[in-house]
Amino acid sequence: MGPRRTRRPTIIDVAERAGVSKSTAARALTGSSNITEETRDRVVKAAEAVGYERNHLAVGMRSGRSGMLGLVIPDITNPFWADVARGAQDRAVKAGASLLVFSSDWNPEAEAAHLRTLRRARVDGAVVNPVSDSFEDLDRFGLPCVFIGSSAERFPDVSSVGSDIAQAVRVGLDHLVSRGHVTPALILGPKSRLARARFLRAVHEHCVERDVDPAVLAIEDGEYTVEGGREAMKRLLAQPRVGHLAVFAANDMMALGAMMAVRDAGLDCPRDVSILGFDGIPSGEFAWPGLTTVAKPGRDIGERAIECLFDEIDHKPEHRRVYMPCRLLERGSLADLSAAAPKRMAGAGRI
Amino acid sequence: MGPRRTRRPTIIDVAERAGVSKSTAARALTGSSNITEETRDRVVKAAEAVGYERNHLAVGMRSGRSGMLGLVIPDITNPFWADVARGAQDRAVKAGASLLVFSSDWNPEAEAAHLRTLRRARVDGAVVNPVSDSFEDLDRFGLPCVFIGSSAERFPDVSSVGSDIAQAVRVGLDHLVSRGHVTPALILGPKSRLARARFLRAVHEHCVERDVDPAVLAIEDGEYTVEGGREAMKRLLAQPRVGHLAVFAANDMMALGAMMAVRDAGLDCPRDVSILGFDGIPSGEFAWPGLTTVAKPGRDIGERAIECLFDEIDHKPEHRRVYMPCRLLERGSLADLSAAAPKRMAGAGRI
DNA sequence: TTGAAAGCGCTAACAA
DNA sequence: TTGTTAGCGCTTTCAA
Repeated sequence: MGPRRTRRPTIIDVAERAGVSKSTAARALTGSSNITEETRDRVVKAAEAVGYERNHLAVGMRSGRSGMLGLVIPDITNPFWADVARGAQDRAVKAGASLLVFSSDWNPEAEAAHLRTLRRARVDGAVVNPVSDSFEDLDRFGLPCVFIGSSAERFPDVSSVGSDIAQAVRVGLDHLVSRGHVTPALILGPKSRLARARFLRAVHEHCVERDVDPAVLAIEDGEYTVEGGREAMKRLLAQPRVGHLAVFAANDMMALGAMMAVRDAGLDCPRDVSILGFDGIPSGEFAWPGLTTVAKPGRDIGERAIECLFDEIDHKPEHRRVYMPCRLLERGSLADLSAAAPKRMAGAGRI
Repeated sequence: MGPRRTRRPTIIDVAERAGVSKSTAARALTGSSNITEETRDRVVKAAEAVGYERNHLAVGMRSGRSGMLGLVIPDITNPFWADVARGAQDRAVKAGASLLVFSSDWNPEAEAAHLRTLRRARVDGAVVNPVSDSFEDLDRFGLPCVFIGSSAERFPDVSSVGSDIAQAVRVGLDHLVSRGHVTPALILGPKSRLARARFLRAVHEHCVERDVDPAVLAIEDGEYTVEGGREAMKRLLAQPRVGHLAVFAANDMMALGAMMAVRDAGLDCPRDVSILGFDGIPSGEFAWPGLTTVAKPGRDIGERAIECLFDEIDHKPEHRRVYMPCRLLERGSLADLSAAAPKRMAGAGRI
């Protein structure tokens, strides 16, 4: 690029050209009301003529509002978080703000460093998926802040936005039941994770409502990875069972891994095994069969988080805890047993 | 977050506490050499004590360097671009800079708007995947700038970083040949796209080297989407052929679509049809079979682009055109015909 | 080695 | 309605 490194025009250049004072020019350009239509015109024309462009650094310095927002997520490469970032981005742009994006890699130190950078950059606020356990780093942030995700529950006095796990689990289980899978096995994340507990609690509540003893559900744990799901499914398949096996995995990657394990065992999905995922990552679309899943509204979450952040910045802390609904994506990994066994009632589990 | 909205400490607070002047404090904190070890110590301690944090807005204003960089890509939700963004991010963070990320959605107007925003934000420079045809908007940017991608070729005097298409095609074709597929069919993008021409040229060169007449290669066009690939493959399958069909698709999405078409036709990949993709998107890993592909080094490209940008900013325009090598990801969508027909020579195409 | 003072570009309070 | 003035927090001459 041939960067024409000539000095960039300031408001003074505009003022001079329009034959008014600095402040009048500023008023005209910021859309203040105390100004003649005629002078405004003249100033605007002058601004265009010299190619004036407001210096946001200076504005931020004077007004205390930099017009920049921070976003700290685990990894922009992860499709869910990319979705969140996209939503946040669009919402910020819509409001004329810019987004500083950072990936923490689930590393509390990186997170702390990024928050420090954001503070120095004088962002007006930040949306964060907190990985740090300690309130320390996060409290120290000292700026308007909105959290994303389930781990945000550990911080009761920070606004947060996340997916509605309870609703998601209900949608998933309802769908499974409608296909005739009344007592699916579960593939869950490690016991240490908060998300696991929330998922499991929702399952239990749903079971109780349907008069199913949660204890009959087979459960296997694993890391939230393809390999974790594969191993868990292998163990599940090793258990004695009668007929069709249905599995609800707490995460699409695990579900995809489970699918591999089914193939490894010489079985067929969905003929022999039905698999339901949770997340809605695009990869699920291209698996064979396509992975039916409960999709988290990543983009909406990002958008909503930015909206909450604006409220936070404007001292309007109305909604402090937002749970966004998830929706079912039917893509073919579930067998339909409902026709084969019509009106099958709860309790007649097949595992 | 309980934002302790007390005034944030400035360098004056530090100076007072350390019993020195503003400028001495500044010198101590910026690592200037003209200062006693003892005073520096005192200032640093004072800074820590009051919790001082440099105001980058003010620094940027004074020094003309905001420490911020812009990144304008088509869509952060697209795995390749997310990869690029991640690389750029990491490299920027490593240098103590922050990244303002924007998605243009392949929309020239959005792109122009984002560039304007970046200029107002006083970023030190930007990495852009240009979608605008006209040099207008981009030239107008007037800041240090590095382009990413093949379309960057339209702008000869701007530094650019991209993948080495010629090398990628060579790697892909070599691999196909090593598996016994000497004259693969091609699924390419629309004729209007520059990338198509580059891809095709590379194929031709490779063919000539191997003494194969490029005219024998079957070619189908389509949009760079799953549906585009599916339709193209359908047409390919409708053509009369003998034996195994091998296809090199110019894009993973198309390759995935092609895979679907193979399944739709009741055929099996890789038994009846071999498919090679180009991009390396994660979805290819979970397709069945896994999609063998030539992967673009998205992360490296992002990293490298930021490095070039730094050079550009520092007026060190050394490398103006960087092509990063791609590598083959073998994941199972290619049949191995080399054993069945050992030492088969070029020209004995099977299409 | 340190301090005083100017000024980056802008906005906001106060005068006119 | 417009102009004048005083900074926002920092770096950077220029003197001391």
